Amino acid sequence: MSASTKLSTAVKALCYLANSYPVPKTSSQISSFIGINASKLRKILSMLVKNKIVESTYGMAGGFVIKKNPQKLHLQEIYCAIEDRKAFHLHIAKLNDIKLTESVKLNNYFLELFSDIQIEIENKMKKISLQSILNKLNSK
Amino acid sequence: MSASTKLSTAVKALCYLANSYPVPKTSSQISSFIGINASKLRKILSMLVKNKIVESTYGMAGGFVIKKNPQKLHLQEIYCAIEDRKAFHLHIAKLNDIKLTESVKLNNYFLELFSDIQIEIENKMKKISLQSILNKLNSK
DNA sequence: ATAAATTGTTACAGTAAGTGTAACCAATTG
DNA sequence: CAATTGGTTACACTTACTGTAACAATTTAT
Repeated sequence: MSASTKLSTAVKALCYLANSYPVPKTSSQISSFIGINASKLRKILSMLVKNKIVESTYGMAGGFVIKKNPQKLHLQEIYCAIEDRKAFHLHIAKLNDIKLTESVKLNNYFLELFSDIQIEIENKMKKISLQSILNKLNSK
Repeated sequence: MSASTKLSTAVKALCYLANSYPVPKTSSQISSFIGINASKLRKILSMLVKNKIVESTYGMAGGFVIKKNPQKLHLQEIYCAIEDRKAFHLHIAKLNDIKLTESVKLNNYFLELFSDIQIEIENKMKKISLQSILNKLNSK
């Protein structure tokens, strides 16, 4: 599952949870709404739980409840919660031969460039709150 | 091969060709410098040929020569030449059920967002010329 | 207590995608 | 015609992804 797919899935789940707040929803309910396997969704939700964005309760009448205020919750926080690897995985070719110093310099150049791009992407995501997404959904 | 790996490989090849201009270099020479398979490199170079960034000549004493002035050649142009798919492949989950209108709206939302991000990345790449990269390599 | 419901995690078979290499075709030159 | 080189295709190998199920952990209802 790509980083962007995971992010959109997480946001869909959070929107669903925000609209049904404070009633807990099970992974089955959320997954059938989104159209994704319940087990897979639980993996994503468990990471949101670890980062205290949602809360989970076991047993009957259990499920997931959104914990963080949608106005204070931003895309970048959601993204970081579900993704260990950095941003959108920009890779450069690994070197076969260390002696190729010019190639090494170019590798470093691209590492810096892609790092800059990742920072810009994250900055963009920091400016988008879950609440603003909810508003757009309801307005249209 | 990821988009970013392809881009860095193409730039490495172009730097090599720029430094040896106007002497043609074979795919073997370039690939051994970069540390990549010659056949794979030819695939990338052939796309640069189609986009008239480099020129190729067959037969003995043939090879590749950079055609476009490094000062007028930008990363975005190189990127578009070697990649059909748009930018850095930001995907969102496909929907299983068309009835889920809220999910549809969210999908559209992310399509727009990722499209914005892609445009920003391309704008950033437009500002970087091959010549500026060559200068950085020689200065350090 | 026992059973049922639910989250959290692991396992696994099946599939898809990526990799590296070789082989072949096309074009040019001597 | 033979040698060289770019351009393309094919293929086996590996790796990664996918979807599903299964199981353990935890809570609640009866």
